[in-house]
Amino acid sequence: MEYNFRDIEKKWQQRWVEEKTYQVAEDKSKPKFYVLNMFPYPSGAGLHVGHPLGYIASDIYARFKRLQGYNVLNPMGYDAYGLPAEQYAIQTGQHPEKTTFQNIDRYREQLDKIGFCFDWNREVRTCSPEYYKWTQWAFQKMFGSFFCNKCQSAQPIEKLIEHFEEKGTEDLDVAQTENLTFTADEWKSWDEKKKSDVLMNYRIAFMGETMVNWCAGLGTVLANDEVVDGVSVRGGFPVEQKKMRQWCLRVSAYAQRLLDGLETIQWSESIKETQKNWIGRSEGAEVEFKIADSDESFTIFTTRADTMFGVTFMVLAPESELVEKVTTAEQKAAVDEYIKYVKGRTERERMIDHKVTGVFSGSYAINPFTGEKNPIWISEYVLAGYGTGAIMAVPAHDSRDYAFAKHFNLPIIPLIEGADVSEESYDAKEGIVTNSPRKDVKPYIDFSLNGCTVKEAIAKTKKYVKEAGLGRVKVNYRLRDAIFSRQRYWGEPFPVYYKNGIPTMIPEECLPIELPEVDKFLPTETGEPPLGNATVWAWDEVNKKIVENSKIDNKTVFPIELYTMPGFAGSSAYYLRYMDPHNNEALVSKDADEYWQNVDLYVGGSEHATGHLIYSRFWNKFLFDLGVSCKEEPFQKLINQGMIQGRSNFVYRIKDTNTFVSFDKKDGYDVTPIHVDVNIVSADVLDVEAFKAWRPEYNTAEFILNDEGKYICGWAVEKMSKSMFNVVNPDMIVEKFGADTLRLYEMFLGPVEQSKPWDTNGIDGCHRFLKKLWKFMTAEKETLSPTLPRNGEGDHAGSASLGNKPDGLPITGEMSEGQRGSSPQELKALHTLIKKETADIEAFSYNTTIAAFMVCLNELTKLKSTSREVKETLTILLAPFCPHLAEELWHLLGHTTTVCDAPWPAFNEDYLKEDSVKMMVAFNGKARFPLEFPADVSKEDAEKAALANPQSAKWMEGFTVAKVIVVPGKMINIVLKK
RNA sequence: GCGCUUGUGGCGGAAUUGGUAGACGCGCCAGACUUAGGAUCUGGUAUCUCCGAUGUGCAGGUUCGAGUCCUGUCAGGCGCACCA
Repeated sequence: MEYNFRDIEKKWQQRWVEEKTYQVAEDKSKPKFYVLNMFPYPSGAGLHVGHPLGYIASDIYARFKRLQGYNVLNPMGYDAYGLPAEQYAIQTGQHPEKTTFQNIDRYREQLDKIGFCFDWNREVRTCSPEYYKWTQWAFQKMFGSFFCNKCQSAQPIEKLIEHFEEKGTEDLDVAQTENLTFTADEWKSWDEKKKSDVLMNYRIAFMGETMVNWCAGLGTVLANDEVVDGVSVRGGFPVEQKKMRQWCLRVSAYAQRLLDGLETIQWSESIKETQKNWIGRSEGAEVEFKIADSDESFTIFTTRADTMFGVTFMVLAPESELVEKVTTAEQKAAVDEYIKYVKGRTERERMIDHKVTGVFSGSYAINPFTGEKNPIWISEYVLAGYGTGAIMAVPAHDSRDYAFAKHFNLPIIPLIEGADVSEESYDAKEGIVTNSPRKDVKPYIDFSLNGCTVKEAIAKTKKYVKEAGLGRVKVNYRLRDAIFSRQRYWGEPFPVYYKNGIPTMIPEECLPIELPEVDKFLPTETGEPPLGNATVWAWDEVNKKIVENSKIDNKTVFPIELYTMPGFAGSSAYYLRYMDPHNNEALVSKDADEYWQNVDLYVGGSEHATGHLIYSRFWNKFLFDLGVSCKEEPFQKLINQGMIQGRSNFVYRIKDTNTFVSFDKKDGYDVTPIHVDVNIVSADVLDVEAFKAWRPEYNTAEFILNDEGKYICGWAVEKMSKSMFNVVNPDMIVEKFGADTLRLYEMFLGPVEQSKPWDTNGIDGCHRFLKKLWKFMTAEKETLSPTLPRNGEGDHAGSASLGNKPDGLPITGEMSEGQRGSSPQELKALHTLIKKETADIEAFSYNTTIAAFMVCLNELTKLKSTSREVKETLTILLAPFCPHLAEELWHLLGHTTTVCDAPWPAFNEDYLKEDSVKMMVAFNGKARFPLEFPADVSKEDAEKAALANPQSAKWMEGFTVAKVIVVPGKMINIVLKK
């Protein structure tokens, strides 16, 4: 009987659907396990072999956990809102929903062929109103909240209003955009509009006038993580900084919790590090500097408080509001010219070349430690968005200040003993402080740092600054608030309308506000977002209701927010929705949330490190504060699957001809390498006829073949893309080898976390293995045909017995008479695999598991094993990797239930006991040789036996035994000394 | 510049707490069967001057023993980057 994977896979995929094998429900009698993949954006290109890598890895883990008796949630859905569908719509006029749904169908079809255990009953799509109702809802909750710094959590905004009414901003310690000061009386005197504006300073979702990344090419603003090297990630259009009114999320309020949370989750060190960098916590001090001959002062931020005595000038960011104040009449022209120059430079230019530029403002600041007047400069190397937008420059110990000082001939005062600053600055935070204060000048204040280490000096200065009222200790974060609105069509509409110019939330019971139909997807001519084109709005109905309820002129039409939400809105809490996807009353019910808790294993690419993985942690923390999510961190363990790169093939055309020369013959010709479709190349050998048929211009192509008469192609590793003809489609692999082979091979390729090029060349090995396995399992018909159940019990593998038998299959000594038991050798091979596979799957080391499986099968084939228990156990061990084949074998073994609910085999150490142990005798670190010993040998016996053996005794002559090391099951070491 | 990470045959990659480096697969070589095939099976395959010696990017160190631990160094990949 042949291994007919096509029939087997088709049959079982159907059965799984019919029998709802992968539908799960909360079951308090079983422990839960939540496995999740980052849901895909359904692009028009369909899946390539790289996509399923993570899905297969997590599918194996999910199946493994289910076999171990867990109630496993493994859902899938689509991140359906996004720019590509919209860009396509603009070009073709096709509604993005139409193309998105087509793409989703295609994805589903491709996914179904690979045999995943997803519970499709729980599918979510971010673009469906039932789903985005809760995205809108969460936004409203954020609007209605502020962040209390003291209790480090979100609180209802009403509490803040109470505070204002009682004491204004006194004793206020909350996350805010600007540091406002007002009294309770002032607050009470303000009208509704003013109050609304002030509250925006504190809301977690707020409307703010901020510098944004404006992308004219896409007609929208972008978040920081959507911009790389000054151009948009999507499309590569230039991005400029612009001040605009936008909705924002106060992600920065959660900076410390986002940082602390990293310690509690099992993510890779590199992703944690990336997030730490992105959050960018830096401890320092804010110090106030008075402007000479003025009542004004300003504050700078520094992490090097120890260098106060080395300040020789001050620098302001060109965008700083202080610039106007400090510019003197004589310098005005020069400053204006400089500001104009800076404004003319794009973000990209500023990033690429770090030119030393700047202008003197004409004013001086008084250094509170030395009393000296330090000139105030203006330069683009100081960023307006970080710290206070002003710095004290210490050229001796900061390379940027150093470059500036050298360029403009400003003094440099070294502060660390032995530091040579004649050529470059000494930036290291090490050494003994000197010149603080200098010995040649009269001390201005009674404070010295001389003789301290840098660390001590920083602490000492901070303490002094605080006590003397010169400033305060301050922690700064690089993390900025997320800009949450987009001027696009294909996204969630905001549940917001404008009442007399005041942004107002649409009542919760009216949610969701559905995305309206529009004729044109481009922004309107007036620059309004595409939603301005809407002719029929769900909003109209809602507006009517609001107007009726509020006793105002019922002809009033309030304008609705025309912006839409960004891509990360819908993907920030989808994992919660999977727990309870059909709930119309809540994002997730309390019961479901408490049962499933959070994601135990999250699998996805590392490219989301500073986007989705930050936003969803933020979002979840907010929902945690609200009491909606019972866990503070959404993803307990994260595995980043590597990228599958393409392996391109090349043919070599001899210049100005239509003749192609084989790779191994091409030296000596002047050739042009041309990408060739990898699908007409096999093991780097070109299918010449297929090549001729590939494109009309190659119809008449001629070939210079190698000595074996083959055309060998060259190859290179590149990104998998249509234009390089190196896209390998999983459907083709499934068609040729079967889903089980594809699954096995993708895992056998190497560690899941590692990026690697796709290379179809090795797939035969995996397919061969499955064929061998099939042959082995079906070799002796009588052992495979349905036999009497063992022990006279019913089908032992039924799910009912699962809870009662946590130890798994009864393996030995329970054979009914006439049936052959398993030999010790068979059991040893089997249990070696059980041990290895159980440990390896837990560690995501799938390639080694497969290797062990191959070894085990070889062993059992050699032993001509026909034991039923061997076959049953092997089938269960196969089930996570090759579910179709495992089901078929399980069925052939006479079971009527699915192999998914079989109990994972228990490992028994006894079968692995070695008869003997190898001994290494080492002396003087050089000579050694192996010698066999009984496994349970004692140290004394080992020594005796070594002396009894003529060969080892010879080695040991003239030496004394220093120590005997017994490594059970491994080796014995007798260390000799003279 | 800072941080993280990886360096092992012709190739992808194995190697528990330090314990016979190169599992497993691909490729290659030889053989068997053969309806002569890109099928199946068996054996071999790190390198060299093939007795024996050398081998995990390079140079040292600790140890009876190092791919593994320590120090330095080189190279690739990723992230952040005028963040004070």
